[in-house]
Amino acid sequence: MKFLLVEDNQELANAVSSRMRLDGHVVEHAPNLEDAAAFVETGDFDLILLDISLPDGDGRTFLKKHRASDLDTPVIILTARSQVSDRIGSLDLGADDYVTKPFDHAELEARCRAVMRRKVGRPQTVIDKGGIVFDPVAGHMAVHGRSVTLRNRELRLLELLINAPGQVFSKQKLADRLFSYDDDASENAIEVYIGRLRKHLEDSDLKITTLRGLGYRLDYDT
Amino acid sequence: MKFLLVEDNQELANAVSSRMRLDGHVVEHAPNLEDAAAFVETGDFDLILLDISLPDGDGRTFLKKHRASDLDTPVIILTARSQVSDRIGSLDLGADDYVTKPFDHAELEARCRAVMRRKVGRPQTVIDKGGIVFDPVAGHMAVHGRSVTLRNRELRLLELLINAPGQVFSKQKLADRLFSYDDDASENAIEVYIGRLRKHLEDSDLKITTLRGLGYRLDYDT
DNA sequence: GACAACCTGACACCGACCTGACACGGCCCA
DNA sequence: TGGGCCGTGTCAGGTCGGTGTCAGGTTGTC
Repeated sequence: MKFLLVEDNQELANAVSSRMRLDGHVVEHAPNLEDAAAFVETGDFDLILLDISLPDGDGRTFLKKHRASDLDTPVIILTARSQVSDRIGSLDLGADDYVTKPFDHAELEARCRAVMRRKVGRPQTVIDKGGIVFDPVAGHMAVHGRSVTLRNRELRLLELLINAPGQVFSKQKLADRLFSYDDDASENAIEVYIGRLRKHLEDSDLKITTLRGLGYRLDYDT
Repeated sequence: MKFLLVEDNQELANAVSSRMRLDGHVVEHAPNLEDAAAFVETGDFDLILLDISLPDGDGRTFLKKHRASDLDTPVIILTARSQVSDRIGSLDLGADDYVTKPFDHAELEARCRAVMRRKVGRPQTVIDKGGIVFDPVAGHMAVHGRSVTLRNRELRLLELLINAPGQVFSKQKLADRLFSYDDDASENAIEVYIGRLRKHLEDSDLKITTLRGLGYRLDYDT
């Protein structure tokens, strides 16, 4: 597979591309939009990894142009920002998925595989399982048709859990993914958010199980 | 397996490496970045355990160089508890996992196994043998379809035994793995846990055999 | 038969976890 | 600028379950 990585942070770019190469992929690296455009013209890529904030513009304008020119290469957005608002729009513009930094590589790889698997279809980030419909991009959830608006933190917590149902997440791990560098919250904060999220999921078939001393796990309750 | 341990705290290094050697691994110890670099040049390692704060620099610069030189040896970061930013940054730089100090050895071993498993490209954490399905990642087990939730200690004990069926573990060895240094439990605790685990395995084809004076062994009772 | 090793039901302790209440700060609007 | 609203994280008090110990019984070995 041939990937195009559009990312201005050199360190991160090296890390990602060396990792991808290990999997046998070919990776081209463009540090800005201009180079990215040049690459796209010349090469035929199977997947594009696109940073949003780039030195010479917004990744989304690139995405828009790309889609307008009728190219169907799948695009995964890399965004540093955790706020939902930043994601809105990118999927409408034709991105196939997004990953928020910091991400771990296992996750990125998984997303890449997933996107390429469903290469034919259109974006499919809305999850409809266990009696709930969850749209992480819109920050919206419906439990058996009843609409529920999640707040930012709850949303991201649910997103983490629902993307790996059945897997145990330690509080430590959840905290790392939920909070950014500078603000370190106590582990109690996680407990609180789990509690709040549980309340939202009350009438659904999703259940968050506590494994004492281990962490939390999302289960489908049927 | 051949490990490189980069860690300046001599005590910790000794503890870790002696533990690893018990499992039959070869461990080389580098107390600083310079030695580590020398080791990497000469030897071919299966896994690197890397401390972040070292006398002659930051472990991450080492990691960065390492990745830049296109080496695919898995790296697990050892980091002090408080520094969230350290951990996250290192994942971006291409670390495969991190463990926060103080860690217990059972956890470190589990992480090592997981990382190496992932590396080999065999995401097979689920063990399906002898009438049971055991998923250490989900903290879950099923005996002939009947679901059983294991507690923390039971889980780790089973994980130890099931990864080396037919091998005899002395009570001392099991205690070393299950408990960390500071909390020393009596050997009777092991007997209790063996008993509890046996109860869980009752209907399966797995059996824990007692070898009087020697220890315990997990057998497939086909 | 004596002794040690092991098993097991019962139990008390402690810490992980839950939760309602609250304080703080950012944001919007007047 | 000030006030109200909302999202967020902390805290304290309470609950509860995992955990290790103990005592008494059982099994194996010399």
